[in-house]
Amino acid sequence: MGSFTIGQLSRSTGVKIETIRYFEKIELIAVPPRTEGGHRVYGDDHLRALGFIRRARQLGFTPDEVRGILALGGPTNACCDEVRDIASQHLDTVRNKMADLARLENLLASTIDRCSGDHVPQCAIIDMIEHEPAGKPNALQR
Amino acid sequence: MGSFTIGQLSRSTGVKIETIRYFEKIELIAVPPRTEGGHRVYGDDHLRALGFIRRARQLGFTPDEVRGILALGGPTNACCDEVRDIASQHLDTVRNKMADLARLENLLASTIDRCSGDHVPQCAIIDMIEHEPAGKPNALQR
DNA sequence: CTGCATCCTGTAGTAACTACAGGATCAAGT
DNA sequence: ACTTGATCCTGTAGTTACTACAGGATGCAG
Repeated sequence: MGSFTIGQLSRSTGVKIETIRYFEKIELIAVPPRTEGGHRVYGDDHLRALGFIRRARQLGFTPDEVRGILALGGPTNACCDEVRDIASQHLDTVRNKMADLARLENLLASTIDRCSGDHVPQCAIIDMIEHEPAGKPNALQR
Repeated sequence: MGSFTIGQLSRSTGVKIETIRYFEKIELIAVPPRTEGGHRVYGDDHLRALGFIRRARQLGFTPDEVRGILALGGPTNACCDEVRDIASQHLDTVRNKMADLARLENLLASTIDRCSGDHVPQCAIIDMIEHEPAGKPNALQR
Protein backbone atom coordinates (compact mmCIF):
# COMPACT_ATOMS: atom_id res chain seq x y z
CA MET A 1 0.00 0.00 0.00
CA GLY A 2 1.91 2.97 -1.25
CA SER A 3 1.07 6.58 -0.55
CA PHE A 4 2.50 9.25 -2.79
CA THR A 5 2.43 12.95 -3.35
CA ILE A 6 1.80 14.20 -6.86
CA GLY A 7 5.48 14.97 -7.23
CA GLN A 8 6.53 11.43 -6.35
CA LEU A 9 3.94 10.06 -8.73
CA SER A 10 5.24 12.36 -11.42
CA ARG A 11 8.83 11.30 -10.93
CA SER A 12 8.08 7.60 -10.88
CA THR A 13 5.86 7.62 -13.97
CA GLY A 14 7.50 10.33 -15.99
CA VAL A 15 4.21 12.18 -16.34
CA LYS A 16 4.41 15.89 -15.54
CA ILE A 17 2.56 17.20 -12.51
CA GLU A 18 0.35 19.47 -14.56
CA THR A 19 -0.47 16.60 -16.86
CA ILE A 20 -1.56 14.45 -13.92
CA ARG A 21 -3.90 17.19 -12.76
CA TYR A 22 -5.09 17.54 -16.36
CA PHE A 23 -5.81 13.80 -16.53
CA GLU A 24 -7.82 14.16 -13.36
CA LYS A 25 -9.81 17.03 -14.84
CA ILE A 26 -10.70 15.17 -18.02
CA GLU A 27 -11.56 12.16 -15.86
CA LEU A 28 -8.93 9.82 -17.17
CA ILE A 29 -7.79 8.97 -13.66
CA ALA A 30 -9.72 8.76 -10.42
CA VAL A 31 -10.00 11.76 -8.11
CA PRO A 32 -7.58 11.08 -5.27
CA PRO A 33 -8.25 11.83 -1.60
CA ARG A 34 -6.64 14.87 -0.07
CA THR A 35 -4.78 15.74 3.09
CA GLU A 36 -6.22 18.20 5.61
CA GLY A 37 -4.41 20.94 3.79
CA GLY A 38 -5.71 19.92 0.39
CA HIS A 39 -2.75 18.04 -1.07
CA ARG A 40 -3.55 15.08 -3.29
CA VAL A 41 -2.65 11.66 -1.95
CA TYR A 42 -2.20 8.86 -4.43
CA GLY A 43 -2.10 5.09 -3.98
CA ASP A 44 -0.77 2.10 -5.88
CA ASP A 45 -3.78 1.98 -8.16
CA HIS A 46 -3.18 5.52 -9.32
CA LEU A 47 0.42 4.62 -9.95
CA ARG A 48 -0.53 1.65 -12.07
CA ALA A 49 -3.20 3.57 -13.97
CA LEU A 50 -0.87 6.44 -14.76
CA GLY A 51 1.86 4.15 -16.01
CA PHE A 52 -0.71 2.40 -18.14
CA ILE A 53 -1.97 5.64 -19.60
CA ARG A 54 1.50 6.86 -20.34
CA ARG A 55 2.50 3.71 -22.16
CA ALA A 56 -0.74 3.55 -24.10
CA ARG A 57 -0.25 7.15 -25.20
CA GLN A 58 3.31 6.39 -26.24
CA LEU A 59 1.96 3.49 -28.29
CA GLY A 60 -0.14 6.03 -30.10
CA PHE A 61 -3.52 5.38 -28.53
CA THR A 62 -5.55 8.56 -28.36
CA PRO A 63 -6.81 9.75 -24.97
CA ASP A 64 -10.26 8.63 -26.07
CA GLU A 65 -9.04 5.16 -26.88
CA VAL A 66 -7.30 5.01 -23.54
CA ARG A 67 -10.47 6.08 -21.86
CA GLY A 68 -12.27 3.36 -23.77
CA ILE A 69 -9.92 0.69 -22.51
CA LEU A 70 -10.02 2.04 -18.99
CA ALA A 71 -13.81 2.10 -19.07
CA LEU A 72 -13.76 -1.65 -19.65
CA GLY A 73 -12.70 -2.05 -16.08
CA GLY A 74 -9.14 -0.86 -16.19
CA PRO A 75 -5.97 -2.82 -16.67
CA THR A 76 -6.97 -5.32 -14.05
CA ASN A 77 -10.19 -6.86 -15.26
CA ALA A 78 -10.85 -5.84 -18.83
CA CYS A 79 -12.30 -8.38 -21.19
CA CYS A 80 -10.09 -9.27 -24.02
CA ASP A 81 -12.35 -9.01 -27.06
CA GLU A 82 -13.33 -5.39 -26.60
CA VAL A 83 -9.77 -4.39 -25.97
CA ARG A 84 -8.81 -6.22 -29.09
CA ASP A 85 -11.35 -4.23 -31.09
CA ILE A 86 -9.86 -0.98 -29.97
CA ALA A 87 -6.35 -2.17 -30.66
CA SER A 88 -7.31 -3.46 -34.11
CA GLN A 89 -8.86 -0.17 -34.99
CA HIS A 90 -5.73 1.54 -33.84
CA LEU A 91 -3.65 -0.80 -35.96
CA ASP A 92 -5.76 0.17 -38.96
CA THR A 93 -5.10 3.86 -38.52
CA VAL A 94 -1.42 3.12 -38.04
CA ARG A 95 -1.35 1.20 -41.31
CA ASN A 96 -3.17 3.96 -43.14
CA LYS A 97 -0.74 6.48 -41.82
CA MET A 98 2.14 4.29 -42.96
CA ALA A 99 0.70 4.04 -46.45
CA ASP A 100 0.34 7.81 -46.65
CA LEU A 101 3.89 8.30 -45.49
CA ALA A 102 5.20 5.71 -47.93
CA ARG A 103 3.59 7.51 -50.84
CA LEU A 104 5.00 10.77 -49.60
CA GLU A 105 8.42 9.24 -49.12
CA ASN A 106 8.45 8.04 -52.69
CA LEU A 107 7.46 11.35 -54.07
CA LEU A 108 9.93 13.32 -52.00
CA ALA A 109 12.83 10.96 -52.56
CA SER A 110 12.42 10.72 -56.30
CA THR A 111 11.91 14.43 -56.65
CA ILE A 112 14.92 15.30 -54.58
CA ASP A 113 16.84 12.86 -56.71
CA ARG A 114 15.79 14.64 -59.87
CA CYS A 115 16.90 17.94 -58.39
CA SER A 116 20.22 19.09 -59.75
CA GLY A 117 21.10 21.19 -56.76
CA ASP A 118 22.29 23.84 -59.14
CA HIS A 119 21.46 27.44 -58.83
CA VAL A 120 19.03 27.32 -61.71
CA PRO A 121 15.52 28.72 -61.80
CA GLN A 122 14.16 25.33 -62.83
CA CYS A 123 13.66 23.29 -59.65
CA ALA A 124 12.07 19.86 -59.60
CA ILE A 125 10.94 20.22 -56.02
CA ILE A 126 9.17 23.49 -56.64
CA ASP A 127 7.59 21.89 -59.66
CA MET A 128 6.36 19.02 -57.58
CA ILE A 129 4.73 21.27 -55.04
CA GLU A 130 3.26 23.48 -57.71
CA HIS A 131 1.86 20.76 -59.89
CA GLU A 132 1.18 17.74 -57.77
CA PRO A 133 -2.55 17.01 -57.84
CA ALA A 134 -2.52 17.04 -54.05
CA GLY A 135 -4.72 14.03 -53.74
CA LYS A 136 -5.68 11.69 -50.95
CA PRO A 137 -3.27 12.25 -48.06
CA ASN A 138 -5.60 13.01 -45.24
CA ALA A 139 -3.77 11.64 -42.23
CA LEU A 140 -0.74 13.80 -42.81
CA GLN A 141 -1.13 16.51 -40.23
CA ARG A 142 1.64 17.81 -38.03
CA MET B 1 -4.76 39.53 -64.56
CA GLY B 2 -7.33 38.11 -62.22
CA SER B 3 -9.02 39.97 -59.44
CA PHE B 4 -10.74 37.94 -56.76
CA THR B 5 -12.60 38.36 -53.53
CA ILE B 6 -11.53 36.27 -50.58
CA GLY B 7 -14.48 33.99 -51.14
CA GLN B 8 -13.56 33.29 -54.75
CA LEU B 9 -9.98 32.65 -53.72
CA SER B 10 -11.20 30.30 -51.06
CA ARG B 11 -13.40 28.35 -53.44
CA SER B 12 -10.75 28.01 -56.12
CA THR B 13 -7.96 26.91 -53.77
CA GLY B 14 -9.94 24.94 -51.23
CA VAL B 15 -8.50 27.01 -48.40
CA LYS B 16 -11.09 28.33 -45.97
CA ILE B 17 -11.64 32.07 -45.74
CA GLU B 18 -10.58 32.23 -42.12
CA THR B 19 -7.45 30.30 -42.96
CA ILE B 20 -6.55 32.76 -45.70
CA ARG B 21 -6.87 35.65 -43.25
CA TYR B 22 -4.85 33.60 -40.78
CA PHE B 23 -2.11 33.09 -43.37
CA GLU B 24 -2.04 36.83 -43.88
CA LYS B 25 -1.72 37.44 -40.17
CA ILE B 26 1.21 35.08 -39.74
CA GLU B 27 2.75 36.61 -42.85
CA LEU B 28 2.68 33.54 -45.02
CA ILE B 29 1.02 35.44 -47.85
CA ALA B 30 1.31 39.07 -48.91
CA VAL B 31 -1.09 41.68 -47.59
CA PRO B 32 -3.54 42.32 -50.41
CA PRO B 33 -4.88 45.75 -51.40
CA ARG B 34 -8.39 46.65 -50.33
CA THR B 35 -11.46 48.21 -51.90
CA GLU B 36 -12.77 51.57 -50.65
CA GLY B 37 -14.96 49.69 -48.26
CA GLY B 38 -12.13 47.56 -46.91
CA HIS B 39 -12.64 44.27 -48.73
CA ARG B 40 -9.52 42.37 -49.70
CA VAL B 41 -8.72 42.15 -53.42
CA TYR B 42 -6.47 39.34 -54.56
CA GLY B 43 -4.54 38.81 -57.77
CA ASP B 44 -3.07 35.90 -59.68
CA ASP B 45 0.06 35.86 -57.57
CA HIS B 46 -1.97 35.37 -54.40
CA LEU B 47 -3.82 32.56 -56.12
CA ARG B 48 -0.60 30.82 -57.06
CA ALA B 49 0.94 31.34 -53.63
CA LEU B 50 -2.09 29.97 -51.83
CA GLY B 51 -2.23 26.89 -54.02
CA PHE B 52 1.44 26.37 -53.39
CA ILE B 53 1.02 26.66 -49.66
CA ARG B 54 -1.90 24.30 -49.62
CA ARG B 55 -0.09 21.62 -51.58
CA ALA B 56 3.07 21.99 -49.54
CA ARG B 57 1.04 21.59 -46.33
CA GLN B 58 -0.65 18.51 -47.75
CA LEU B 59 2.78 17.10 -48.51
CA GLY B 60 3.51 17.48 -44.83
CA PHE B 61 5.71 20.56 -44.86
CA THR B 62 5.21 22.58 -41.69
CA PRO B 63 4.18 26.23 -42.00
CA ASP B 64 7.70 27.14 -41.02
CA GLU B 65 9.17 25.03 -43.79
CA VAL B 66 6.73 26.60 -46.22
CA ARG B 67 7.74 30.00 -45.01
CA GLY B 68 11.35 28.98 -45.51
CA ILE B 69 10.75 28.02 -49.12
CA LEU B 70 8.69 31.11 -49.77
CA ALA B 71 11.40 33.27 -48.25
CA LEU B 72 13.78 32.00 -50.89
CA GLY B 73 11.92 34.13 -53.38
CA GLY B 74 8.71 32.18 -53.75
CA PRO B 75 7.78 29.50 -56.22
CA THR B 76 8.97 31.59 -59.13
CA ASN B 77 12.62 32.21 -58.52
CA ALA B 78 13.84 30.08 -55.66
CA CYS B 79 17.26 28.53 -55.93
CA CYS B 80 17.27 24.83 -56.05
CA ASP B 81 19.89 23.85 -53.50
CA GLU B 82 18.29 25.53 -50.52
CA VAL B 83 14.91 24.14 -51.41
CA ARG B 84 16.49 20.75 -51.65
CA ASP B 85 17.91 21.10 -48.16
CA ILE B 86 14.51 21.77 -46.72
CA ALA B 87 12.94 18.93 -48.65
CA SER B 88 15.71 16.52 -47.60
CA GLN B 89 15.24 17.42 -43.98
CA HIS B 90 11.55 16.85 -44.41
CA LEU B 91 12.24 13.49 -45.99
CA ASP B 92 14.31 12.55 -42.97
CA THR B 93 11.54 13.25 -40.54
CA VAL B 94 9.13 11.34 -42.76
CA ARG B 95 11.46 8.33 -42.71
CA ASN B 96 11.84 8.51 -38.95
CA LYS B 97 8.12 8.63 -38.55
CA MET B 98 7.78 5.63 -40.82
CA ALA B 99 10.28 3.67 -38.79
CA ASP B 100 8.43 4.47 -35.58
CA LEU B 101 5.16 3.41 -37.10
CA ALA B 102 6.65 0.21 -38.46
CA ARG B 103 7.87 -0.78 -35.00
CA LEU B 104 4.48 0.03 -33.59
CA GLU B 105 2.73 -1.89 -36.32
CA ASN B 106 4.78 -4.97 -35.55
CA LEU B 107 4.10 -4.79 -31.89
CA LEU B 108 0.39 -4.21 -32.29
CA ALA B 109 -0.10 -6.84 -34.97
CA SER B 110 1.76 -9.59 -33.16
CA THR B 111 0.09 -8.78 -29.88
CA ILE B 112 -3.38 -8.75 -31.36
CA ASP B 113 -2.53 -12.03 -32.95
CA ARG B 114 -1.59 -13.53 -29.63
CA CYS B 115 -4.87 -12.36 -28.17
CA SER B 116 -7.42 -15.10 -27.89
CA GLY B 117 -10.40 -12.80 -28.04
CA ASP B 118 -11.90 -14.82 -25.23
CA HIS B 119 -13.54 -13.32 -22.27
CA VAL B 120 -10.65 -14.16 -20.00
CA PRO B 121 -8.93 -11.88 -17.53
CA GLN B 122 -5.56 -12.62 -19.13
CA CYS B 123 -5.22 -10.28 -22.13
CA ALA B 124 -2.10 -10.05 -24.25
CA ILE B 125 -2.87 -6.49 -25.29
CA ILE B 126 -3.31 -5.25 -21.76
CA ASP B 127 -0.09 -7.04 -20.92
CA MET B 128 1.70 -5.27 -23.72
CA ILE B 129 0.57 -1.88 -22.59
CA GLU B 130 1.35 -2.63 -18.98
CA HIS B 131 4.77 -4.09 -19.51
CA GLU B 132 6.22 -2.65 -22.67
CA PRO B 133 9.37 -0.72 -21.79
CA ALA B 134 7.93 2.29 -23.58
CA GLY B 135 11.16 3.15 -25.27
CA LYS B 136 12.15 5.41 -28.11
CA PRO B 137 8.99 6.35 -29.99
CA ASN B 138 9.19 10.07 -29.88
CA ALA B 139 7.54 11.07 -33.14
CA LEU B 140 4.30 9.31 -32.32
CA GLN B 141 2.05 12.17 -31.40
CA ARG B 142 -1.49 12.54 -32.62
C1' DC C 1 -33.03 51.63 -52.94
C1' DT C 2 -33.92 47.31 -50.95
C1' DG C 3 -32.42 42.83 -49.95
C1' DC C 4 -29.24 39.39 -49.46
C1' DA C 5 -24.74 37.42 -50.15
C1' DT C 6 -20.50 38.28 -48.88
C1' DC C 7 -17.14 40.68 -46.40
C1' DC C 8 -14.98 42.92 -42.14
C1' DT C 9 -12.81 42.71 -37.14
C1' DG C 10 -12.26 40.63 -32.97
C1' DT C 11 -12.75 37.09 -29.81
C1' DA C 12 -12.97 32.48 -28.41
C1' DG C 13 -12.91 27.62 -29.29
C1' DT C 14 -10.31 23.05 -30.52
C1' DA C 15 -6.66 18.95 -28.65
C1' DA C 16 -3.56 17.76 -25.40
C1' DC C 17 -1.08 19.41 -22.83
C1' DT C 18 2.56 23.02 -20.69
C1' DA C 19 3.84 27.09 -18.11
C1' DC C 20 3.41 30.47 -15.17
C1' DA C 21 1.69 33.60 -10.92
C1' DG C 22 0.57 34.12 -6.38
C1' DG C 23 -0.31 31.91 -2.44
C1' DA C 24 -0.86 27.74 0.98
C1' DT C 25 1.02 23.46 3.11
C1' DC C 26 4.39 20.00 4.51
C1' DA C 27 8.41 18.17 6.75
C1' DA C 28 12.80 18.71 8.61
C1' DG C 29 15.96 21.12 11.43
C1' DT C 30 16.90 23.97 15.36
C1' DA D 1 7.50 26.13 18.76
C1' DC D 2 9.29 28.23 14.87
C1' DT D 3 11.46 28.89 10.60
C1' DT D 4 12.80 27.59 6.11
C1' DG D 5 12.75 25.63 1.72
C1' DA D 6 10.58 22.31 -1.06
C1' DT D 7 6.54 21.08 -2.68
C1' DC D 8 1.75 21.68 -3.34
C1' DC D 9 -2.68 24.33 -4.52
C1' DT D 10 -5.92 26.99 -7.96
C1' DG D 11 -6.60 29.56 -11.83
C1' DT D 12 -5.32 31.56 -16.00
C1' DA D 13 -2.96 31.82 -20.23
C1' DG D 14 0.19 29.99 -23.63
C1' DT D 15 1.20 26.52 -27.49
C1' DT D 16 0.01 24.95 -32.94
C1' DA D 17 -2.63 25.54 -36.88
C1' DC D 18 -6.46 26.52 -37.60
C1' DT D 19 -11.88 26.93 -37.15
C1' DA D 20 -16.15 29.12 -35.60
C1' DC D 21 -18.84 32.42 -34.18
C1' DA D 22 -20.97 37.42 -33.15
C1' DG D 23 -22.21 41.75 -34.61
C1' DG D 24 -21.82 44.87 -38.00
C1' DA D 25 -20.35 46.95 -42.78
C1' DT D 26 -20.06 46.48 -47.89
C1' DG D 27 -21.16 45.08 -52.70
C1' DC D 28 -24.13 44.22 -56.24
C1' DA D 29 -28.45 42.61 -58.67
C1' DG D 30 -32.95 43.72 -59.45
